[in-house]
Amino acid sequence: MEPHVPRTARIALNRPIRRLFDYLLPDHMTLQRGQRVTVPFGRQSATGLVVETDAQPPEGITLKPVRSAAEAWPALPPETFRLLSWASDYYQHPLGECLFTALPPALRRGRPAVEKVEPYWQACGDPALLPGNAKRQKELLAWLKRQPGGAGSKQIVRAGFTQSQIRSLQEKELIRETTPPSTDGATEETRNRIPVLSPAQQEAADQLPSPDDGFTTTLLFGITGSGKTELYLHYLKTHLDDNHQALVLVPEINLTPQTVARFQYYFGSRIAVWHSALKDSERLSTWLRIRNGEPVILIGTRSAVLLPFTNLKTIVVDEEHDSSYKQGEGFRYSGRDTAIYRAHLNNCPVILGSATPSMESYHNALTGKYTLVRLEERAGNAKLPTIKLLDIRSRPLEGGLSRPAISAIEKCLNAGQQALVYVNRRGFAPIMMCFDCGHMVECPRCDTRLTYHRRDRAMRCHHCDFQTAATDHCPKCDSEAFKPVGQGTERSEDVLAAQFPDIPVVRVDRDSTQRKGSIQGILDTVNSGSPCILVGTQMLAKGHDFPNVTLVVVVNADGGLFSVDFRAPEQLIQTLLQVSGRAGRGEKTGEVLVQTCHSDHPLLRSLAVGYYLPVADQLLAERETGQLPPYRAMAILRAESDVMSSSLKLLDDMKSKASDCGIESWGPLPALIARRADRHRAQLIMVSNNRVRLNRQLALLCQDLDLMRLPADVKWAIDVDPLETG
DNA sequence: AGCACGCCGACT
DNA sequence: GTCGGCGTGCTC
Repeated sequence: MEPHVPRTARIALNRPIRRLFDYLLPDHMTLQRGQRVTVPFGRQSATGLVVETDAQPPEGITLKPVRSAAEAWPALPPETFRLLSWASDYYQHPLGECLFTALPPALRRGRPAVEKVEPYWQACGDPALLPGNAKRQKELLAWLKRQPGGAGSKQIVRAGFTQSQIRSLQEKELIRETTPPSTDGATEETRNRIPVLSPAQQEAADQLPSPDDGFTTTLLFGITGSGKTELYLHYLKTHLDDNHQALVLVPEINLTPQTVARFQYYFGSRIAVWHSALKDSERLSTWLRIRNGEPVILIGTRSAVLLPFTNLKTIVVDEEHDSSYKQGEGFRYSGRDTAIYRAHLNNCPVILGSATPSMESYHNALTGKYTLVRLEERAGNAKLPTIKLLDIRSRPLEGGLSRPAISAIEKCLNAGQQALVYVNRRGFAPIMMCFDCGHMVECPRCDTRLTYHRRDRAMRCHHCDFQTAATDHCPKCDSEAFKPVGQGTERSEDVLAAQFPDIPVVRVDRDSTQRKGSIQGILDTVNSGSPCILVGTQMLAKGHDFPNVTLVVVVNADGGLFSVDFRAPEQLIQTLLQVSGRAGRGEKTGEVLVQTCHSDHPLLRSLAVGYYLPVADQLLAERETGQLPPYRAMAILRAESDVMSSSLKLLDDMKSKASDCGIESWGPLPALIARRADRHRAQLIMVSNNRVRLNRQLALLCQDLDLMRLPADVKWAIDVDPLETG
């Protein structure tokens, strides 16, 4: 007799633990990888995902049985599962948490994988059958008869009827539940629509890969205003079959109703969206459409790359250089890089688009790993703006603006056009300083100064949630010579409003757009086309089309020139070019004025020529000299605790471990902002010219760290391919 | 992450 | 004498 071998399943749970748990399979239960199950865990019950079956369970542990399978099919299909396993390994994040980020919240919580469909009603009886006193029911029945194809419950309630009236009519069988009319009609209409390309766009389109070529990565370098979106649309129109799925990744800020409408114009109901503002029910519904293999073209932000596609044939990553593709905490994955790996798994093309490609992608294009396609002509008649450096050394400034800048704004407004003023800080002024005793107001919990917000007379920390009331006098010596120093959006807004009293000045930053829909109001003002001044931060630099903006003023470009972060110059140039790209998108040529104290800086000099790639070459050369990414792989081990010494101690220990394994490391050093919300932060930068070896050593490092008995207040995290090294 | 168990301070 | 503070340890 064969000894009876019990069947088991290895389960991942949504917990921050780098371990899996084995369970017995009850008789007749079969499970496959990716399936959702309910299991007992400690004295609670948890939702888990099957990782493998019949693995050798650890010895000396009595296994508990799986309670039930949530559904008979794997919530995570094989390719999605492989993608997440890869990401868990590559980014050194626990598999369970990685797998669960790919589930909508409802499924994470163990809810059934079915949509709550709203009942749809159709009239089917004679109102005369109702008793005379059932007046509202009669009215509802009559109303419903007038609705072609019936109406949904929500719609009925909105029309002024109640759920109980619906229920009564249903009991009397005067109305019956029906299926909502299908919306597929729109698809037919959109079938023959195809974007018309300019000759330059057509030339670029011809160089894009064919899906028949299998996995290829293409870097589409298209300058601002060259019409990359048209190209994506054209590509999808010409290369995607009716039954295929496609993914278009965009930064959060670019996912506007206008963008979606543009895609819908060409693809109708095939378009679905995925972003942070979706309700849980909408998430579940879209997730299910994708999981069911519907031929969806999904436009989404970072996490959309983890959706359970089963027939994915094309991936587009728009603005591939954008830092929002990298998750900054927890599961620190890059949406762009994960998209490339996914294309590899699917043997399908991926197109990375940008006017200012990342050094990583550009380097890959230069070495032939990616195909480089250039689109260096603006769509329509638009010309590239001219960029001028405006040296402001020893020039009087008003609200940060020099005389020539103000004159340029005046000239622009007088010509009936709009101006955009880019300030890289929100609030009124980044520092409040006493000119008698030199005191500056600092955050009590961070190593930073508080920013003065004049609108609500508050001093705020931009690194934690601390705020306090602003004072007129120095809080230390009570002097009245207590003044704001430096530039913020509020201050520029005030100065410009005083300077141009008859012109609307619109501020766009996190503070002014917090209210829902307020950004739409701002865009409406701008789109009206009449003269106005836009003042704002990063938010203005991305995505939006302002056809009547012909002048861009950059208040201060010097922040990124001398930063300790090796990516700062790249980010500065990208932001400057992106914000420059807002100028002159219509018929009129645009002008960009960059205020700086370093007009002879080589980086700014080459930027002023207006072409990105030569600057990128220059930046790449610096990266090569410093043996920095993309020439070497990088990961950061960060630690934080209640005292700096414990953070540094942990990293010191890890540094020697890393060096034993032949991994070079820099540091440990306190973080640029060493104390944040009363936590003392430090970091160890690890580099290697062998990505695979670095990955292997990181895995060992994590194992060690897991086994170490650390003081309770010490926390650590690994960031692979970090964007921020401050 | 949860949720237990555990060993020290202010209350009926 | 207990109720409860959150430190540390475990979950198949």
